[in-house]
Amino acid sequence: MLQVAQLRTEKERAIDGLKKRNIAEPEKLIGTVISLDDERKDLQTQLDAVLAESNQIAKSIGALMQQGKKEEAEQVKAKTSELKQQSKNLQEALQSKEQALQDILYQIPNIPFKDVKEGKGADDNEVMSEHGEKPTLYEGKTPHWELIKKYDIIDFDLGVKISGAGFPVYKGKGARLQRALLNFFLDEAEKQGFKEIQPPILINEASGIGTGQLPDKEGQMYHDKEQDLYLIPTAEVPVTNMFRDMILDEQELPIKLAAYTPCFRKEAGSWGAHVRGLNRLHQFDKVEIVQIHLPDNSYKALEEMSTYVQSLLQKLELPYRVLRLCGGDMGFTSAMTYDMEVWSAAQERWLEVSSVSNFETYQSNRLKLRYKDENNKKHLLHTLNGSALAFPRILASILENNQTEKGIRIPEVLQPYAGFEWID
RNA sequence: AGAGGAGUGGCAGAGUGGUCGAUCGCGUUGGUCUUGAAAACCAAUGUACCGCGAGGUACCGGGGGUUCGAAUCCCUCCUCCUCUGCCA
Repeated sequence: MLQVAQLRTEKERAIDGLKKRNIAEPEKLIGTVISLDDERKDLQTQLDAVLAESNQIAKSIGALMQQGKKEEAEQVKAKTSELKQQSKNLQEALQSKEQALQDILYQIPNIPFKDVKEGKGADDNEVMSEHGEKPTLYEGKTPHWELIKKYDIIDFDLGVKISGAGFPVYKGKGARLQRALLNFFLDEAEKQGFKEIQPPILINEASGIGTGQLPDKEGQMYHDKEQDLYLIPTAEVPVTNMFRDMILDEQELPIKLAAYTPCFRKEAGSWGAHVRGLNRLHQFDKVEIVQIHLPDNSYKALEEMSTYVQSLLQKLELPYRVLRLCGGDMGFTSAMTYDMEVWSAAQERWLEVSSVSNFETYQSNRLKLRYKDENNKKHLLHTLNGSALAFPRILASILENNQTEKGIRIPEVLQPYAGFEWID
């Protein structure tokens, strides 16, 4: 959530930024926010005055009672009913004004960073760099959904039987490979200074609001209505919410955390030809990295996260490219995002395997995550996160890119983790 | 799951209807003293909102209620502790 103060002081930047996201009439939107906030302040001031008067009267009644002047006290009491009604009315007006302000603030996405380009959608993203050689495969190459059947390592039909579409069952070397990825990613993260976290994978409403999944993406999360808990769509939610309502000391920063969790997404309405096999699932595994930084350091940290994720892809010997998302394709809460896409050689298309973002203060404002500077002044921190990495598409591209007549070769770096060199 | 108890400022812990935003202590910060340090002593020390300021308002687990007035009384939810039961 953006801060009203920020919209007041940086109005021009906000308007330009929202234009990059193709928001209609940002001037009007921001104007509405500011006038709602002005009205809110006005109501607050009026209410405070009425309450101040009531408090005065209550005190004077107290004093009269102690002096035993009961009749005078009763007379003063008579005056309070009107004030009471007034304060009730003002309170209600204030509450609905605050609600209206919050509703509109929830609808405004983050302001893109200056380097982010304008654009309508995925086609307008900037390709920052491309790495590695796309492999030339043998004649009989097949997409991963054929390969997993051929070698019997992942079973979608069994998943349908047990749960439904989008819940694969990993078997034998398939399961073992998942475990290899998990350990590889967490070991690498630890070497890079990320502390390992195992968070809950069910979260409450306050956590969903804290990182911005609620109310915007309510329909994307599985929800247990009885307990009012949500299955996490990403470890970002529980891990970042560890810091909700916290004031950190500068010495504690930066905070760098890594967490492996299963992730659950309804993906309502997004099924189609492009989402066969492992390309899109309801349940998948991911290692997520989360950072909390001083505002001045956050963009340097974003670059470092990008470099780190790329190092994983290099070690896995996967050809990849780095995109900077344009305003129209960027997530609601992000100020700048890099997407990493790996080449999937049989599908002959790029698959997104990581998305690293700087949220600046957009999340920390909702989370009330702040730090104290040397003068004891409190300021919002910057939060960042990224996948490092999402398992299924990595697996898909490993299977497709490394297939040969005699089997699928496992990348060298994974061999010690997997305990085998070939799937054959 | 049942019975009982409890949730107050960084910590500890008073406060059961009226100058209580909250006693005292510890901690922290500043000062005095000292060659320096410790000790001692003095002072300051929650958060948010409104206001140029003086100042005002709200907050004693969350929400609601009673009352002229609530940390204090009532309802409800949450969390923790003890005992009993159940269970990976």
